[in-house]
Amino acid sequence: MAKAMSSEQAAPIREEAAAKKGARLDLFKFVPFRLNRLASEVSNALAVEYGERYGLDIPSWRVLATLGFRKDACSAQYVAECTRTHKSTISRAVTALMKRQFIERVENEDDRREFRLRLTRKGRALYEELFPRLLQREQEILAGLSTQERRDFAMLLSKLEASLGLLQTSEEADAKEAY
Amino acid sequence: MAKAMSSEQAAPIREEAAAKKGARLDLFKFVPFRLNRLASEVSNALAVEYGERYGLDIPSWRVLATLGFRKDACSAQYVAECTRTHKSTISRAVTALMKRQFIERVENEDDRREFRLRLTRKGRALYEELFPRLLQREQEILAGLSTQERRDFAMLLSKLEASLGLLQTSEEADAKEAY
DNA sequence: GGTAATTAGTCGCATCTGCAACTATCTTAA
DNA sequence: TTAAGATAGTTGCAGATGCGACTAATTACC
Repeated sequence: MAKAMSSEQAAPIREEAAAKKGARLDLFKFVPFRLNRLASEVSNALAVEYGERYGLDIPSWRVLATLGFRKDACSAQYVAECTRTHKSTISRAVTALMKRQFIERVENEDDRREFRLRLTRKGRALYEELFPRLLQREQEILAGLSTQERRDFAMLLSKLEASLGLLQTSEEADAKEAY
Repeated sequence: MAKAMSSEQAAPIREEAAAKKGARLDLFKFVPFRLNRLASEVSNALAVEYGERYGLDIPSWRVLATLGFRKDACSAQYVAECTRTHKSTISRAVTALMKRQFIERVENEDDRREFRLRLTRKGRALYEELFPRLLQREQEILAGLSTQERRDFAMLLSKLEASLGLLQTSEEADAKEAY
């Protein structure tokens, strides 16, 4: 916890003022780096489930998760916004999932540019089989935190998401879709 | 905060037990997804600094940050372990940074397989110019959190890192390098 | 002392993904 | 009605990155 302090860091008025002559940046304490590393490690841990077991990549899993969570069909555009994934990436994932018959799509009669996506019976079965495993992995990853700490962590993530404009809850998304 | 509950989730004994028949997984509450999204958003915010301004990518910045933080030269292998980046990625970043004369390398006489990397004068200047900007960006990203919340967040990250075996502090790394 | 196993670093290959251009469709407004 | 602009989705392209094979050098072990 305590770190060997350089004289510049010994008595900073505020963290922000610590960037003095000769100061440095410790990657291990740099939040962006830590987030990146943590996210990629967590992704790798999960990829064992959906990747090795079921041959899915992250974009495919995101499509699956979005369709599995929602009751009604939705557009690829919606999935893209929702998961903050580029529409071309979603497009390719949709193509792959259709090829494997996990999802199907029907033309929207009201707007023939877009398609309504939904899980097939096979896709629903995959989702039902997959998501409990992933929730369990999530629990394993969070195993080092107490119940209260998990709540705190979720709350802090929410705050960061909010200040980065990432806060789109499933309800907001629903509202947007339903208009 | 409150979510439209399906009957299955109305009275779960514990979170872990919530994966019942008909239960679902809300991506927006799924920590791995949130971490991924947050990390990529934060990366994009930082890339404005080192990317657009200085033409660096993440691996290059990691090499720069590692060499800038340490007093003495170190090997590419060390940088790779330290930053948890694949050695081929580091190798390419090193090549690029050498081409632009931000770093230099000398053969290690004791082990002629490896090179000791260090910043050139020009590289040091870049580092000195860059890292305060990045620390400031970090502060902007954390602006939504109070001082106490930032401490809590850092602590929670540490715990997660520890339980994922990511906990390699700069001190440990030093010790390993120095042997 | 010599052979096998290990390690640092490089590179080709395959994959992934963001960007931007493109088609088709819809909307707006003159 | 028609033309201009916006939007859904697809695709070619290029850059980034992980993997694994490879070289060269070192260490371990018999």
